[in-house]
Amino acid sequence: MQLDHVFGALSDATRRVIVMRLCEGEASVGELAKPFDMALPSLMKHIRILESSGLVASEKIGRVRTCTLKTEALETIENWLAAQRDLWERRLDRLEDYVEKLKREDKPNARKRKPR
Amino acid sequence: MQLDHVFGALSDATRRVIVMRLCEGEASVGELAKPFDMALPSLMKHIRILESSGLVASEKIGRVRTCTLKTEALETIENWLAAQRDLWERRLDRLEDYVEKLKREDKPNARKRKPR
DNA sequence: GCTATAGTTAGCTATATGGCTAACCAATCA
DNA sequence: TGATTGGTTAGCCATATAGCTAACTATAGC
Repeated sequence: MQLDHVFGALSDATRRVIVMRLCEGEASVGELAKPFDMALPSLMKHIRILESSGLVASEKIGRVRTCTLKTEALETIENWLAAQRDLWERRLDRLEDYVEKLKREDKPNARKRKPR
Repeated sequence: MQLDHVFGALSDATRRVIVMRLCEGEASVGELAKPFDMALPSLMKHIRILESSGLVASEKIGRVRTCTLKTEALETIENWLAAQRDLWERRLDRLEDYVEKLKREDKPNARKRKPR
């Protein structure tokens, strides 16, 4: 699944900064590199990782490679998160957790079946 | 920042399944392990990673370790995503305004590269 | 045509991740 | 008490990341 790669790509601060920059609009590799005290090849690796995760696309024109953000990838994980939130909120709504806790506090050594 | 670790923790399918499971309520290590064809120690590593990322907390009572989801960690990255979305949408708005302006000014040669 | 600019390729290192087995506690249960 | 259950520790291995330098290619500018 590509969720792996999108989350993986975002697990690095450098790459998150790049993504943030690209939110503002496209940029060349050199431009993206400026904020960092890092050798170009290292930065290029990050860009490749961002590309292979689907978060960034790039096109080389002349000697300049221009990168753009692909917001769909971010939306993919927004959706995943929303799904989880849905699950846990639904659970909280049912309040079963609370009830379980009460039971536990009542008879601390009681072994019991799980909710659901 | 711990964003690194939260995104990192979620970049693995096994750990995402664990998180999904915990959205439904707490669970023991053994319970979490069931869906996987994986040695326990391997699974424990995942749990540790989830813990050190702040996504999961656990407590050992008797010989059973019970894990719970810490939704704040998920909210942290929801927030980060929301911030990025804000940036890029604001930019698209500006772009739209600009295009509108061009139209109003009736510039027939206003060929621009497309947004995105 | 020469030079500076913008990336790229190749190859090295160190650390982290993801998986395994084997052996080892420590609570329960019979 | 002794066996079973539920985790844990300790190592081993393979692969992936994150960084570097050095050297190379290819366009743009003068």
